[in-house]
Amino acid sequence: MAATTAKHQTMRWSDLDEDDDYGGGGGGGLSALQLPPRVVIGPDENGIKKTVEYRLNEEGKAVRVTTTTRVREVARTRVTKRAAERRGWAKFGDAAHNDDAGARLTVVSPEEIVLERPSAPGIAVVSSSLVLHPLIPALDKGAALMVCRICNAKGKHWTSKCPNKDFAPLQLDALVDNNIPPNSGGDNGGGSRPGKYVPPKPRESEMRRRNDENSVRVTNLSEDTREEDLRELFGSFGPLTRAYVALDHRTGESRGFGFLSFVYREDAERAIAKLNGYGYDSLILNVEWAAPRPN
DNA sequence: GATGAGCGA
Repeated sequence: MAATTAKHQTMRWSDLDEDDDYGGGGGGGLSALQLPPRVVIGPDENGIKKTVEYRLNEEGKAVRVTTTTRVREVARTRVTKRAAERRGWAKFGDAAHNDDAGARLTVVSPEEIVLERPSAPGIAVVSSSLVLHPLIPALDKGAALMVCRICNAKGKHWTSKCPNKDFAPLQLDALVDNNIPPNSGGDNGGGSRPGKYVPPKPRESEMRRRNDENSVRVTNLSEDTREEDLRELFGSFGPLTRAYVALDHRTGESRGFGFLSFVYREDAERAIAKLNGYGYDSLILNVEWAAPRPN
């Protein structure tokens, strides 16, 4: 706690900084301007700071007010007990090797965050999803209601018909890194114009988007095989956009089969070749190309 | 033995 003594006059903390309001409009003969200025001494090596100032009391008389404050004490009591406790811990990581770093270990994040202003014209927004999609031409009025939630194309197609729907965000990044073009066939007219709104990263629901082209069906799964298990098993062949185990709606139990969608068809082929007939959980897996789901 | 769920007109 700050050790503060104020002589001649009781005062509040808030008074300390109000050096321009002496007298408070009281009707004395003296004015604040005639009072000696406030003098601050210290803080010294012990953190003691003295302030000497002159004020007018209620009767308009000048009084000297001396305030003594232990500055360090104040700073120390600003932290909680637990925080103070943590200061006693042994340093680790970078802080253990660099005394100086201990005080400021905050680092700049390498993550690139694009802030876009939708209304600003001509702003080139660079993001992984945008790079993959060519710009779309100006669109017809009235078509704007149809907005693809994957590539943000307006008036082109619905999300379910998006030519890029099979590329989950993680795979998108992989494609950028590997310089592999996206679904190159046909109408891939999705995309966004620079300066337009760029949708946020797709969520979990979009991560699981199915991809009939590269999907395999796996049957003869044991009851307790979960999607994570399939991911682990099939993921070794290449990136997946979806792992799904069919569940009974009523019991929630596995129906013994599931589906996996690969980013690359070749990976799906290899998975079929390797895992069809593969013993898993004491059962023999059956892995084939999945038929497109009927409407 | 067996072919999936879900965000909009």
